[in-house]
Amino acid sequence: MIKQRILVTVDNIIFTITQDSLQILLIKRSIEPFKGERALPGGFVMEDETLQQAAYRKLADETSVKNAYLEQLYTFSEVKRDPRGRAISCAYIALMSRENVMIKPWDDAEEVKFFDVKKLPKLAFDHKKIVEYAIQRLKWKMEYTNVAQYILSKKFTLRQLQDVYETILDQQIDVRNFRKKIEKLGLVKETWEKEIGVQYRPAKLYTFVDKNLKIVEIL
Amino acid sequence: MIKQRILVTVDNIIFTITQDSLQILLIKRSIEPFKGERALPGGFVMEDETLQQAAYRKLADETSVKNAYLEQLYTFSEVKRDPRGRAISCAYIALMSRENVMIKPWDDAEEVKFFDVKKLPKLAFDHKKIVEYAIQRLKWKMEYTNVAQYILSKKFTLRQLQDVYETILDQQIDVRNFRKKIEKLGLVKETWEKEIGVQYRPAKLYTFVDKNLKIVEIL
DNA sequence: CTAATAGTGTCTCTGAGACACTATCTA
DNA sequence: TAGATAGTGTCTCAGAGACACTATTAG
Repeated sequence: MIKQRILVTVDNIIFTITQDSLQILLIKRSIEPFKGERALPGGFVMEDETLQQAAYRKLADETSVKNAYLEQLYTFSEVKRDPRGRAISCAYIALMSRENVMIKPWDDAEEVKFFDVKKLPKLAFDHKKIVEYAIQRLKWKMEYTNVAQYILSKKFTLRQLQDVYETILDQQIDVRNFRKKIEKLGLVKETWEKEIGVQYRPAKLYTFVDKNLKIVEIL
Repeated sequence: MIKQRILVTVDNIIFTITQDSLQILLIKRSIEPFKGERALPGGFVMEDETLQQAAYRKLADETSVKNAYLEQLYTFSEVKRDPRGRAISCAYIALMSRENVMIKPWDDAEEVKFFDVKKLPKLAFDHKKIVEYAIQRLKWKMEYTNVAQYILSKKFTLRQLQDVYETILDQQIDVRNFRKKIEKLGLVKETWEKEIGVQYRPAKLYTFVDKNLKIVEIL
């Protein structure tokens, strides 16, 4: 009765952060269409898994991280977005700390690597649009929730936390005011440890109090 | 090569507002499964239309409104959510002013009507969960954007605007502070008209300045 | 006039922003 | 000690919240 034939895929926008740049993971396509071009890692959804499970499965295919933060972004459905036929893509944002990531080789890609979001190559399909939307959502989440924890290591200095905000929001923040705000929100607590191996006054290490996503106005 | 068989549907959560209650449109299912139960209006996506277009088409099927505000909410994909087989549903939120709505009879439903969100009947499929999520999103949008305009008539009094906020957010707001905030945001402008037909001091009528969705902190 | 709602004045207190300052570490 | 970054004190000003007040209409 229903003759509908629409393929369902997931695509992951995997964010991580380095010194001073926000990065996403891209693969190089080894097959047509868009062979040789960069694209978001993703693939078809299986009939016995949810979209979220498919996104997790794909994430595990490409990286060593299994328990990353994952959030549905948007479902893209332009009729001509895939030249092979009608396909919609549910995009997922993943956040992980760089130290926890180990990139795996992947059967469908010649190369998998992180790119600075400010220096992205040309992307296959409608992935440019997807990435732009993901960055916008990420910025938003940074301002209004405690997602930052998922992109930082367990223990971190307040300076590192501020760097994450400054890098993702792409703006400078006053040190004093940032600390006042973070302290007042009660999102983090001090540990008794300090930074080691630095050639100046070592900073205290902090951890997040609440592991769950919380809505709070940070900036 | 790809043997995937997943059906793609859309469901609309159509919000409107009356005196003092937030309401959504529900149909009564005339066919199995869940025959006789209430459900969100929706249906299968066609191969030559986007999800948004499918949602608009369905909206036009059920109501007389053609240019309502429509926003993708989330794609629900639990494996067992539809007893007929694997189907995912992309849910859309629609907002409309009550005066513009005329409900049409619908071939797949014995009855179509608005229900107070605080007095919802049992819902088919996973629609209860979808509605809850939609209400949460709507509250959020009310606080941080100018969406209120899409659920009000073109011209309105500040009291009516405040009523919309109080009803949706389900909380009282101080009259003075609400007006100060709205004025400062510059979202609305006075017209030279006033309310008519009331038995007390008539209020000035206002309109929204910007027809597009804007992110601003209102409360 | 009264009843009813529209609409305003203003005080307090919190917190954002700016910016100069002090503290503590390594070498 | 110098050099570097961690971390703090404090002033100003905008705005959220509380609440009492005045204005304007119908009848």
